[in-house]
Amino acid sequence: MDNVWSRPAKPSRQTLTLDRIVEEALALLDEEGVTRLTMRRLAERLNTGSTTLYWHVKTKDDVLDLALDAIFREVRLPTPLPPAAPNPPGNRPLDDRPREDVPAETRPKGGPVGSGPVGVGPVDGGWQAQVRGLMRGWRAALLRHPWSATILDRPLMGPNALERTEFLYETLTTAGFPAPKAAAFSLSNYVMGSVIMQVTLQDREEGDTGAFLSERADRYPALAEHGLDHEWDATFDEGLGYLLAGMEQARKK
Amino acid sequence: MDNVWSRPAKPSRQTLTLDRIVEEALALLDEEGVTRLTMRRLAERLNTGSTTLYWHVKTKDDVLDLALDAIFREVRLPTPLPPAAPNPPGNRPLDDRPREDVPAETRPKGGPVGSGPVGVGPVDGGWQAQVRGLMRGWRAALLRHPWSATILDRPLMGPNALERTEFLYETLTTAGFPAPKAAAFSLSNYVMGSVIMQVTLQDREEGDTGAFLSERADRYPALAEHGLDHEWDATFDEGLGYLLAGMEQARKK
DNA sequence: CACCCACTAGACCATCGATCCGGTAACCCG
DNA sequence: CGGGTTACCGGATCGATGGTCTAGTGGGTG
Repeated sequence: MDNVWSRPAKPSRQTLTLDRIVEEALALLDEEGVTRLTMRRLAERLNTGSTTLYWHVKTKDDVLDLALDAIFREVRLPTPLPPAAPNPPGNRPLDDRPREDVPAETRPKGGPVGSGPVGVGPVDGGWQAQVRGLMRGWRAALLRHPWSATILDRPLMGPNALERTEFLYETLTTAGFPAPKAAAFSLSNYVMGSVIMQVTLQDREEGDTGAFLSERADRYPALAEHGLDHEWDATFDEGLGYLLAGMEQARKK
Repeated sequence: MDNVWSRPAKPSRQTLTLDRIVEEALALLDEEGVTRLTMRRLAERLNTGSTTLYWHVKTKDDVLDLALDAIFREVRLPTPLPPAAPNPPGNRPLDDRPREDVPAETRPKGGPVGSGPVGVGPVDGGWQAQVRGLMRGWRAALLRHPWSATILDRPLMGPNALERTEFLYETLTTAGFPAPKAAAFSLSNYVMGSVIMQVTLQDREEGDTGAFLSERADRYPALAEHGLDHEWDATFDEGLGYLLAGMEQARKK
């Protein structure tokens, strides 16, 4: 494996840092989307040449990996893990202060997204509530940066993502799952899939897919009847409920 | 919305057809992966110029959309729907003869993939078995073409994909779900997410991510202990079981 | 004061998706 | 039968991209 996380970070002396690059990449992605992120444009925003970026970063994919992991920093853990060894630059794991100042709505273009349950704070009341809180926050963070959906096909091996996955494993183990692998896997799959599907479907103009399906109502009657314009938040919660209920059932045995 | 499916198909007179383009694109993707699919290379394999392709297709994304939908043709429906109106060229919905001749293992590079439950034939025994069969076949088809994982962030609006989604809706409705939207949504999410995650994680060399996590066992003890090298098929089935159990529980009420 | 190393950047390369523009062969209509 | 329209093909080319080569520059250290 060869990615940003496994390579040792080169020390920086000042001026342009990895942190600034990632920060600006995030801004660029949020404002213009993933297709408009080019090394030249990113360099321009940083008042430097594109070549310079390659001193701090090996490939463009590194930038994307770093930006993607930075998203996970916004996901607050119900009960934070004790901090451990220092981290590579540009990816300190979870700010000291809660990121409550991050606006819940930073969607550049389309309609409201993730307008419902945003990453919640500490939660008590059983493992289901904890997991639900984490998954909601996870989803909300990704939806706040819709470009992430295009990028979720790469390994989530950054410190921030790993820390949250670790927390998920711990929670499930504590809850009594002897082998939490399948459970954690299912939950991650569900969140990723739902984000991708939602972004995909609502990125086109509203009602467009509806019209598309209505024209083909003869061939796809059930689809045309129910439509694809979900109430996203409620639907997500409902499906998550199915998953959690099934897990609880298996846990009791 | 502007994609291949909504534009009227131009009639072809012979020689190079959309079907041949899609067929060759599929072969190219299977052999060399998504990054090596370029219009020039595709044209070369078809003994033509890259420009010619643009007469049959508007953009490269069209080729990808068509190829992705072609995958779904391999997913056999437990009980086929009655055929309806004619379809746009290059995407006849489901061959007449079952595609049993498609090799279950067409993986170009890495280790075995989707080696377990392949798309099964007709299934009786309740809605759960039907849905499970459909989802297994869905997953197996995508895993047979790992490049699809990179592309799943685009709308699945092709006739083959729609037909299968329609079938899912019908099955759920028949099973007694008054509003099958959330259920169908959850199932699709789960399959897509699991495919993406599996392809992502096993595309790197085996054990590599394991070593990566082992080195950081102090910070991520639970992750390092359970590892990420899943027994993919079993894990998928287990998670699917959770989902189905939760859905059944909600259905009974 | 000399040197070195972190850091910057202009020019450049191969390649890509897509288009311009000039063809050619089959078919339709008078 | 013959002129023209339509369906189709492709070489050359455009603008943009990711990434490298090479030549610097400036501050800190010995």
